[in-house]
Amino acid sequence: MSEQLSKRSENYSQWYQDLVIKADLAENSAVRGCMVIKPYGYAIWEKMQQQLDKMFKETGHVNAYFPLLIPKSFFSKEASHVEGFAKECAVVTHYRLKNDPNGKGVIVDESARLEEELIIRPTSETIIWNTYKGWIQSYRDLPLLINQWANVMRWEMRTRLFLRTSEFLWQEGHTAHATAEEAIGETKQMLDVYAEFAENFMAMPVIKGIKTANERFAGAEDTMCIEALMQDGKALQAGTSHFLGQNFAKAFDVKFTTKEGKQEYVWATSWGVSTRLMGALIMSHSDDEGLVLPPKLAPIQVVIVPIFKNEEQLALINEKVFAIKKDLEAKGISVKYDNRDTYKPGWKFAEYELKGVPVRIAIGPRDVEQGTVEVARRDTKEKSVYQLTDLALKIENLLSQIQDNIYKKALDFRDANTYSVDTWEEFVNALDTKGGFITAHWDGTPETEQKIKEMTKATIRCIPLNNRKENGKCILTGSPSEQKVVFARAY
RNA sequence: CGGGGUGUAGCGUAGCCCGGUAGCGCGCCAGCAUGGGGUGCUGGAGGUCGUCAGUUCGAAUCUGGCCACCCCGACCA
Repeated sequence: MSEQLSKRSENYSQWYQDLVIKADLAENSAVRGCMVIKPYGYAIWEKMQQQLDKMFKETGHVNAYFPLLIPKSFFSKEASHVEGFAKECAVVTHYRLKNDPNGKGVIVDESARLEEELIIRPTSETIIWNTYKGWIQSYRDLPLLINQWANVMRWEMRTRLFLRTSEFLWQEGHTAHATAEEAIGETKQMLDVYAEFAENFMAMPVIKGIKTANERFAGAEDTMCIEALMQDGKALQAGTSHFLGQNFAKAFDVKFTTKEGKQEYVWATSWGVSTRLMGALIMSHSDDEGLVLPPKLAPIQVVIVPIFKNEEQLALINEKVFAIKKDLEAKGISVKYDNRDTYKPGWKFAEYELKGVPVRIAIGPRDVEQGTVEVARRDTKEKSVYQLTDLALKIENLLSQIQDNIYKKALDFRDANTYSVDTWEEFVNALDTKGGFITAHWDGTPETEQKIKEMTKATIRCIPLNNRKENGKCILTGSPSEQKVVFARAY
């Protein structure tokens, strides 16, 4: 194999980068920290988008779009929000360029300085709440359940394709409710939507939980999250759902009249997932041969590769394949027939493995004669010979088996890399030798969490929602604790 | 923003210490053979060596500035 991936064991970061680039998903752009999402990568994102959008609509949400640029003053209205994002904002200061009088291309026209600077959105709470103010007067206007598909920009110091880029694509839901209970219900509902998407579509098991104060979203009362475990033992926050309380309503003065005629601030939520999910998908399932895509998100679910020596053979094979393709497509399976004669079969096999296509069908003269095809699955790399009878049905079942198997594999991996510890020694030992999720008692204070982070680089990923209460002692301070929380080193 | 590293053809790199006509692999183009796991052989095209300056008869190579990217940290979805 000429373009082998660097092995995962050597440097996971490098392996991941190679995989993203070689599988033709994305590349670095000329703009610092930004990425070019290439057609194949974007096709996967589109599959994710479609499914998420469907789930949002099923839960009563609608889409809208708000501006990219946010007046600076909007930002200062919610104190903790501005503090959380101030350090990573791109700022627009001018609105015009001019030719350099010295003939060196174009320069910024200093006379075109904006009176108030504009911030390229790092997230849209402020501009959306400024807008909602005009939309909400009465309890009859509530709830307001809106989602936006957009790009945002955060001037990150260090970037990594898909996992953390300066500009990224995401969806951000922003809802307004009459009561705290309803808003909290929404926060939980959307977390469930994310978890269902991660597990059923991405085949990636996640832990649903609540963030500690240290890890909470800037401006939120509570942040709920789904946390996934990557193959190198590091955790990845895959999605968040925030209960914002009345913080933004108060900051932007969004009040409504209740049935009883009283004026009250509305209750808010926001929730989002991003192209980071692509990173999660890649790092959850891929191997040294390349990407492994779950069938439900694979842009190409089945690739058919003909094996032929001459035009006559190809013509015969074409005829067979067109029928097979039609049957598969009738079942809603996306099929690519790659009958290019400019690449060899072996080359194609390797190429589609790199791209993570779940099922490959190879068909040659021998198969035509015998009424068979060779079917290879990406997840296990098993090859078997199938009779043509009911082929589409068999492939449909196989795809669903692959989906399940990929999930099970990831779940087994997570289970095998989740440790419960009771002492500091065990904790440090587990972190250094094994990685993974580590559950341990914690005294509940931000100071202890911070100290653990400084000492070990491990953070509390979340307090699981389904946690069972058990009394114990904090691994660091020995103070009493009523439950274990999930620690890990994270991306 | 701190520490380290790297910039040579589309990609990956050798050459740099010790200055003297820029090399290799992949990819690309052409031809022939091949075709059930990244084919083989033959021929060919493609480079102001990141950039600016300095030293020198002569700089990819030595010196200095600048720029970009990568890795490790801090920060973060």
